[in-house]
Amino acid sequence: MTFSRRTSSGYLINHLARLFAGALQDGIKPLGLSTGVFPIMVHLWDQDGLTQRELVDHVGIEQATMANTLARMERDGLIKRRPDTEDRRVRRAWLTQHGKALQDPALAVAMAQNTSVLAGLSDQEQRQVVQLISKAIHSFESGKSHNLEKESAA
Amino acid sequence: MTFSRRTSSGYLINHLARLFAGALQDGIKPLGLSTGVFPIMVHLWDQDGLTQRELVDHVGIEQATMANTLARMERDGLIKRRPDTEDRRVRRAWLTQHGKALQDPALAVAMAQNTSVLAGLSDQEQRQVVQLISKAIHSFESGKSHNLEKESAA
DNA sequence: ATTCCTTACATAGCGGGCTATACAATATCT
DNA sequence: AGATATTGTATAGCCCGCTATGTAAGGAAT
Repeated sequence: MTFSRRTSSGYLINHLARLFAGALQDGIKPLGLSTGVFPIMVHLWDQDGLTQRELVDHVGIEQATMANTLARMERDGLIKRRPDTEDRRVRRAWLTQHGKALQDPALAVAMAQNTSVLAGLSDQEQRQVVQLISKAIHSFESGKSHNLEKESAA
Repeated sequence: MTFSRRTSSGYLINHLARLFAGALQDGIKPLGLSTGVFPIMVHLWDQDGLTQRELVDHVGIEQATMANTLARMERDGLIKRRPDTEDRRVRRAWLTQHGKALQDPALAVAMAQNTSVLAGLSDQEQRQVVQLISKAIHSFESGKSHNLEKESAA
């Protein structure tokens, strides 16, 4: 049983993910955006004024990572955080005018870079790989959530 | 033109890569290994005493990343670096006894974790997704290498 | 032999992911 | 009301990727 980077699914996925990240970074860096920031912007463009908790739930990174990334985003003038009027623990993230203005160019370049990475695949192959990856993600994550029978025993 | 994390190939690849990394980390952390170290160990198990340059070429990360990772590996007792006898710039990386002993358990657990992430896919689907990802990587990287016509103009 | 280029490695500094932990505000329970 | 649990956010510290830059050794050219 040989373990080769050519056949290891983990190796390959990781490699391709780095290619995607690099391409996205190349595309959006001129706009002052980065790969960690981008998915958060996507959600704020869709709905402004979200809480950190809501962003964590949607984007799927850990809360600590989100806190750091939001701090950089505020430092860089993409968002402004203001406390919630009802719950003083909550700081909602609001896009600045500059942040809003990036939506169209950023989405355009991101989609272009996305397609460029998969350009070597036919349309059908692209649909296939996206579908297979989605399936893998969903089945793995739903399988993991079944293993939460630890807190009942205590 | 909607940009959704559900249909963005970059989003999905990145997500799946993080699932793989998390699973691998869970599996090999008890052995004292980590995701950055693992591919280097794989190559040293195959051929001991490689130079940093050789490892960089094989593993596909940047030289600076390799230098840092090798330093951690030496700190943690996985490898010992000794200068090359002929070229005093070169420091070859040699596995310690402990590093060698990890080969079998580490490879076993890594393969198990790898398959667990894709367990929701049929055997045929798994072969498909691996093949499609390989194709995407190779076509993208060969396409990029054509764009090196900048240094001739200077 | 000196100069210059290239190669091998290290370091600095940052982004972005993680876990673990702290802390304040809110909610809940008695 | 007071004690306790939960929730929202922040911080510390680490791994691991990157670019840019420094440095020492080797090789080439004159």
